[in-house]
Amino acid sequence: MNIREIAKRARVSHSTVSRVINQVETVDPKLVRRVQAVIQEVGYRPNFQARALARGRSHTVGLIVSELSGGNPFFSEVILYFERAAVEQGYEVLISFADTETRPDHVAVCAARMQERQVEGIAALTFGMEEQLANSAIDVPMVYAGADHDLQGVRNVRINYLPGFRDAIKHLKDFGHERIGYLSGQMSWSSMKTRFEGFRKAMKLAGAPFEKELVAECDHTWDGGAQGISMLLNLPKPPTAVLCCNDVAAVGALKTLAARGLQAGRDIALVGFDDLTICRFTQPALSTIQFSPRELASLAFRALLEEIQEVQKKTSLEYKTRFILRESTCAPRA
Amino acid sequence: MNIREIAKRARVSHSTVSRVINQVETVDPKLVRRVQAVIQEVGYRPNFQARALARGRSHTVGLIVSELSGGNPFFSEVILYFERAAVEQGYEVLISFADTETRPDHVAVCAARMQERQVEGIAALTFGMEEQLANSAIDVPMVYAGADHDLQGVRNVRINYLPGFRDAIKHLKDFGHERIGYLSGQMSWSSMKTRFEGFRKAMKLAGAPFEKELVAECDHTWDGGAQGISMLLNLPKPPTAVLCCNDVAAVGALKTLAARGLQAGRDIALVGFDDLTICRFTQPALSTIQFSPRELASLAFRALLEEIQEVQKKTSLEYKTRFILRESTCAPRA
DNA sequence: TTGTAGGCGTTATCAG
DNA sequence: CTGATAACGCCTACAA
Repeated sequence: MNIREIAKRARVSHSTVSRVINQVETVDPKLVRRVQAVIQEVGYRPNFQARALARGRSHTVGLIVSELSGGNPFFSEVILYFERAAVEQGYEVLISFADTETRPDHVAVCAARMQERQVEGIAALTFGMEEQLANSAIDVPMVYAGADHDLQGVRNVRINYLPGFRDAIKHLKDFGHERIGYLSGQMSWSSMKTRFEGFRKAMKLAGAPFEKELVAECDHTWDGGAQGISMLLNLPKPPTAVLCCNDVAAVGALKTLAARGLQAGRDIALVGFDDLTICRFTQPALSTIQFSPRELASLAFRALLEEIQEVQKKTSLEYKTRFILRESTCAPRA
Repeated sequence: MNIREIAKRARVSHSTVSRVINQVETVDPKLVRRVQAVIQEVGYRPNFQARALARGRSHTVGLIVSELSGGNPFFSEVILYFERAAVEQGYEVLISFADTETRPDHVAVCAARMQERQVEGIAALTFGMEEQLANSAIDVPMVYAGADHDLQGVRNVRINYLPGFRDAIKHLKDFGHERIGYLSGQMSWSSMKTRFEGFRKAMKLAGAPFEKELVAECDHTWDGGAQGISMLLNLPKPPTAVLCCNDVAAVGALKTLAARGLQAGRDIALVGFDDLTICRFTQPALSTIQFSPRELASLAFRALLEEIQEVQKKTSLEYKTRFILRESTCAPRA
């Protein structure tokens, strides 16, 4: 069923049908009704692809996120809110999961696939794993989040790690902690490196001494966190407080602590990162540094839209983390 | 940059370029090289929309999942594995989150949008919230999962709840439990109704008496689980074991238990549903009934592909749940 | 206000 | 084996 068939049945030309569909005002109301009746009757829906082709606009944007096989809930929320924002503005979303772990060039492959689909813009929310994209010839607007250096021609949602880390560390220092450890993800992930740098910077600003042995580099996964905290606990002088690179790792750490008969918020202070919903439901509830997927997704989409529409006055793109106090911190223990 | 431009630069006709792109064997190797050189040089990529239009095939499928604002990790995994399966077969995926909670017709809206995009098929993995689709005029192959009654013309990944519930209940009865409760999601969600029915059936088969008061109907969310278990605990004679409609609710329940100084696996037996990664990291680790998003997604995509390709011999579509024993169960306590 | 003709970028059918 | 030519379904001047 196409526009010409409708035209035939409504005894008008197909351009008139086109006008009715596109709500052009100058059509005789009588014809409008006649055409709409036919459209209703046959349940006609315009072919989006043909329309996109003719108009030269696909009304589709691409979203690339990191594939995390373990199922990190963070990205599911990013996707949800990005999609919602897009649909609100009449855009459809093409999603790709970039396997950044085992195939560093996969991001570029995904982006290329999207370009073939004529997306009008791409948001690569892979937090630093988008370097590959810099070289690949993408000629649509792009938005990154948390890229470590500003790249030419792409907008970057800057992530200000400082407020969150600063307040978390202040909170711990107020408790009297001197040995503050950090459970990092692999530094090869640039998001992990950036978070770690945020931590170091905040430590320095707080006048807290940085001790290299108190940093454990593991996977930013449930299991990684479980292993990482072990490394820290096995130190001759283990830290009395630990900040984690994300909540998932922190939850893993909680597990190990429990297995050792320790409890966060009593025997050791533990702070996560992300503020996933689950933080409220761990035992004890996990204090964390908020990094809202929802805000991030909205921010990224808005920026992308501005690029696409070539809006001049662009909104400032900074996401500020903040510390969320719950129950997993405490004073250092003798 | 289009096929004609390439043709001009390679001094061939655009049909030849098309043949090269589509790897038609009968093209003079000399021309192939010439054309490919130009393609390389200008970084040309074919326009997918135009191609879809000309071929009459979009190579795109739709995936509709339930929007769960809290960020249920289950769906993120469904999306991930569905997308992966699709890309492997050369399909792109259009994703919609259906707001089944507040807008019952939203599923149909999503499906309609997808149809305009010429998807070749739609998988609606909303577990029973797809009734609205039955009426709406979708004329592409559809696949459901866990629809409660088989609908005409759509394939349904049947979910066999019995093995999981059966073994869980057997396990509990072996421990000596007589009062087995159930923490349900809202029965208006047909998936929740179906799970509940699976539970009842398994109870009956196990010869366990069904007591209505031991069933709490709440939200299948973290908070819902936290509240629901309270209702059960407040009963004059509370259950000694509780099965939950999903892991997220079970984790919520764990929180309430902890707040009351109770511990699953010691004071009460608790069993979840889904087998999210987090089950291994709760304290205690959550015994659960496995309902793998990965398998489900693959199964659904395979079925969709069979419909699209009109394959005759169709694979059987049944997903069998199974009980996973961890640490959250125990003998009933006096 | 309406209809005709041409084009969007590709594939597909035919002669040559 | 190659190259015109006509689709695919829609939009949009331009002409009537």
